[in-house]
Amino acid sequence: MPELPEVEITRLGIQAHIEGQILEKIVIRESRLRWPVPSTLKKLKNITILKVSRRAKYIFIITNQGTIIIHLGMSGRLSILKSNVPSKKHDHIDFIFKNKTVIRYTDPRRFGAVLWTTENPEQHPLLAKLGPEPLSKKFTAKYLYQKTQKKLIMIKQLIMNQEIVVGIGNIYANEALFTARLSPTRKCNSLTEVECERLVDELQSVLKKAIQQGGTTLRDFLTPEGKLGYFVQQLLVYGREGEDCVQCKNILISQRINQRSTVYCKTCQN
DNA sequence: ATAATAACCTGAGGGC
DNA sequence: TGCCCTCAGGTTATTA
Repeated sequence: MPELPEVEITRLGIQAHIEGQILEKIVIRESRLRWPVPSTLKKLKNITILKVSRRAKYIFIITNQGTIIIHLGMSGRLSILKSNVPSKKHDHIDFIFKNKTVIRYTDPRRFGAVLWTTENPEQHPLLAKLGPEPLSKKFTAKYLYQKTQKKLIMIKQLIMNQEIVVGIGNIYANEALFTARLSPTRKCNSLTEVECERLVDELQSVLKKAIQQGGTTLRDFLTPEGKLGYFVQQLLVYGREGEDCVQCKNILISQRINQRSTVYCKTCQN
């Protein structure tokens, strides 16, 4: 599961294969995802893919008849198959194209979603309240500072809140807080504008780097090409509990914040 | 309104 | 080998 970079990589990966192509049919083997997969999808035949875009961690497959909205949840993935590869466990949905390309949706935990709308997908109830894109010019230090001033929660929780800013999940929240030298436990309303600026800069930097490198890869992440995406992005804190801080060599500590494991350096992050 | 907790799922890994 | 526990990239629904 993907955080914003992995979703963006996925979007880019399928875009080249399906834009302008004709989607012959959709085969649904398991419709019990986060929400039931709409049965409308089964009735669609020979529709044209106009564009593949993204908002937050949602992928939009925009067609001439409406938009397919895909969220990968924690364990979802899309792969591109060139022919009729037999389906395995957890291969829930196949998007079958006239040119024999198949986009396959796989999701062991079924926290993901595949939806359909004929309206503007950004107006969909699930997406309507999303915050700004982190790499857009709307996400500024001033904006973040203004949001922090009203909140009593810890800063890590704030930046993972998709209504404040989208796309940041547990890995990149940990990483950006480290490089911004901010403790994840800091109360939002204690942050200065300068600190918010550091955080915005570091969030943008880590996301951009991850997109460039093809996304941080976890053990079950496949690229849309169907290949293992082993770009081992250098994670500085996430998953390094008990190891040495790369900066000061003290031991990185772990603490649960908002039910999510949080790793940081007590010396470098204040 | 805000914040903490539960819930939705499967699979992997560790301890016994 | 198996059972029980904890943990995993996310987000919504419920409770306080």
